[in-house]
Amino acid sequence: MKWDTLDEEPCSLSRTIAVVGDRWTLLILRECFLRVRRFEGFQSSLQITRHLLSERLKKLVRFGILRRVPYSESPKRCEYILTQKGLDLYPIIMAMVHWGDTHMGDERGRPLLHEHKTCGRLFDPVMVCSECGETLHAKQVHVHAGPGRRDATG
Amino acid sequence: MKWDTLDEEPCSLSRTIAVVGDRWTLLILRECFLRVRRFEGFQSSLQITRHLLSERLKKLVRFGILRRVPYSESPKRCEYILTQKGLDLYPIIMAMVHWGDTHMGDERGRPLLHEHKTCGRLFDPVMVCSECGETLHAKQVHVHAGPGRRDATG
DNA sequence: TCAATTCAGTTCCTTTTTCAGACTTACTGA
DNA sequence: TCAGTAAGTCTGAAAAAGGAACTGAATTGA
Repeated sequence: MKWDTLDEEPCSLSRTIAVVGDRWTLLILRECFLRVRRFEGFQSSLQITRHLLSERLKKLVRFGILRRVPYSESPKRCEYILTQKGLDLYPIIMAMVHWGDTHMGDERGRPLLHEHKTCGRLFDPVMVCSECGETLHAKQVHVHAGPGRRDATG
Repeated sequence: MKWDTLDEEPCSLSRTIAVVGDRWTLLILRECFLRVRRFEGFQSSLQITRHLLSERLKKLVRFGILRRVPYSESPKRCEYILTQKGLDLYPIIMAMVHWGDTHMGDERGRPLLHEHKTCGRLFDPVMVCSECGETLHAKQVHVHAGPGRRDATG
């Protein structure tokens, strides 16, 4: 497997993994969704080495997940803001949080609770079928090769 | 950050990352959902080194994602089968696939199409609120500290 | 019966990443 | 002028991943 061309594989999961498939990137995105925007902010809340943080932020900008927006001209300072492409990663993060809540919890209870402003209630994220609205389960899904691949896995 | 105790952090995302937060693990899980069960099967379809595959499978078994089930007594041979805990990872994989379909596609079209056996149609996974059923967007969600944490991030 | 093959790993050595922490550059404010 | 802040870069050591051959138990096939 060549990690540097993973984003060209005929598999949408591989392409996503090319972008967010490492620990630090996912944790950086968590901070983004918690409204952290600045280098020092990420660094101090994650205790990531500055070297890796710098590299990961560059990668996220390169892939169009974050936008580098100046907030001061002198000295030059920038914030990292989620683009729409980045905001669309929310279901991935929420699916992971929900799985953690369900299967990796301890006696202390959930670390975070999520409130849906639209309906005002505390909720869990649920994945449903876009066509019939029913909750999705792995065993009820059948996979077909699409136009982007008429042979392998993915 | 100490990766070896990530599963004890007061953050459900960290705990999930502790289990599935690396590239190979996610790709191995993709194969599991595509009905691959055996060592050689994973190895040949992923081109992962046998060493890493062995280690990752052990980790997935240790965390209760896969079960090691003998299918031959002599010679001793085992298959790796998803547990319910493992099957519950499906929304994470599907969320990643969907994001890849949406944002990392190329001119060839989607690599895979998904059919919901229950309704018989090709679908996309959609994440909704468990309480009101509306589609979730990052900006409509407010986060509160839960019992498992009355201070930090996650 | 004896060589070749299969499967599920393990071992060994090299290359690549990551880590920890100091250093740099460009300012600001006292 | 001196301390502090923000956003990085650099360096050397440690950890993880990659590549490929080896093991062991059994099976096939000539």
